[in-house]
Amino acid sequence: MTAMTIGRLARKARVGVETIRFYERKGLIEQPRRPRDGGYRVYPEETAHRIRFIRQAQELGFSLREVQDLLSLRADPESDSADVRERAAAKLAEVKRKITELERIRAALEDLIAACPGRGALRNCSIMETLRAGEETCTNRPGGEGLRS
Amino acid sequence: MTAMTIGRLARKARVGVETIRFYERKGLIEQPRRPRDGGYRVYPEETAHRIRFIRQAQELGFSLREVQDLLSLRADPESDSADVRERAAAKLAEVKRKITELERIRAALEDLIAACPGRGALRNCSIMETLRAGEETCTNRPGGEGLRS
DNA sequence: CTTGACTCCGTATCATGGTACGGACCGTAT
DNA sequence: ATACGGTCCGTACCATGATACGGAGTCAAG
Repeated sequence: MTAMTIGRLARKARVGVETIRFYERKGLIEQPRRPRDGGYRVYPEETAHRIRFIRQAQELGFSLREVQDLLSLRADPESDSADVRERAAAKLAEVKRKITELERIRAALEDLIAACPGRGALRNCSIMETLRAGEETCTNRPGGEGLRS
Repeated sequence: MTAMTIGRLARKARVGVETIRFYERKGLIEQPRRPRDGGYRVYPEETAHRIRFIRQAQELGFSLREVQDLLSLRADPESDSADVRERAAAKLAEVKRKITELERIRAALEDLIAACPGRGALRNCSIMETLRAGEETCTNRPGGEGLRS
C-alpha cells in the first residue's frame, strides 16, 4: 500500500532524504516512531506541507530558528494565549517590513526595465541609483562584475 | 576633516569592519585604492548605501551571489541592454513571487491573531493549519518546541 | 614625540544549513 | 531465497557568510 516512507516523503517535498533527517535532528519536524516490530518509519501526509513551508520561509529570509518560531505559534488551551498573540504580532510586523522592502526593490526593477529601452542608455541606470529615488545620471564605473571565489 | 575610513564606514552601515573587507574580497563593493603616499583608504559615501542594500537583500532571502546579480543590473552603453532587461525581468518575477508568499504568511498571521482571543482557543490554531485555508479543527500535538542544538 | 586607537593584510576559526558515506538492516519483486 | 534498492544511524565533510587574530604600519591628540 505504498506507505509514506522517508524516501517518498523526500520526493513529495522536493528535498533530499538527508535534509529530512537534518530537520528531525533540529526538531523542525517530528520523527515518527519506528513500528514496534522494527521496520520503516511512516510519515503523515501533512509533513510534506510542513517541509514545503520550511523551504518557502527560508527563501523569504527566515533562519531555521525563525521558522521554528513561526511553526510553534499555536493558539491552544495549553499555551499562553497572550504570549502567542505577542509573538505573532512581532512576526507580522517583520513580515510587513519585508513586504515593504520587496515592494521598493520591485519598483526599482520596474523603473530599470522601463529605463532600459532597445537603444541607448538613459538615466537611473543601476539598481542603487534607481532606489535612490532617481535624481542622478548614470556614471559608468568600469571593472569586474564577477563574484570572486 | 574626518575622512571616511573603513571603521567609520562600518559604523555608518552598521556592520563590522571585517564584513566590509569580506564584501571587498567577494567583489560586492569596490576597494578604494590606497593613497600613493601610503595611508588609509577613503570610501565614497555611497558605499554605506550599497552595504545597507546588501544586508537588506540578504534579509529578503537573496544570497550574496544573487545580490551581486542585482547590483550588476545596469543599463549603460557598455552593456547588452536586452540582456539587462531579461535579467531584470527574471529578478522581478522572483521578487513578485516572494511578495505573494509573504502576503500568504501575513494573512495567516492575521488570522491566527484574530483566532487567538483573550480566553479559550478556537479553530485554525497553528500557522500550518491557518495556511491550509481554515478547514480543520485544532488538534493538540504535545512535545518539545525547542530547537535542538 | 609618544601613546592609544585605528588600518592593513593574511590566515584561522566559527555558525548555519545542509550533503555524503558506510555498514547493518528491511522489504519486495523475481 | 536472494538480489537490489530503500531505510537507519552515526559520523564526516562541505559551502556560505561571516568573525577573530596577530603583527606591522598609520594617524592624531596631548
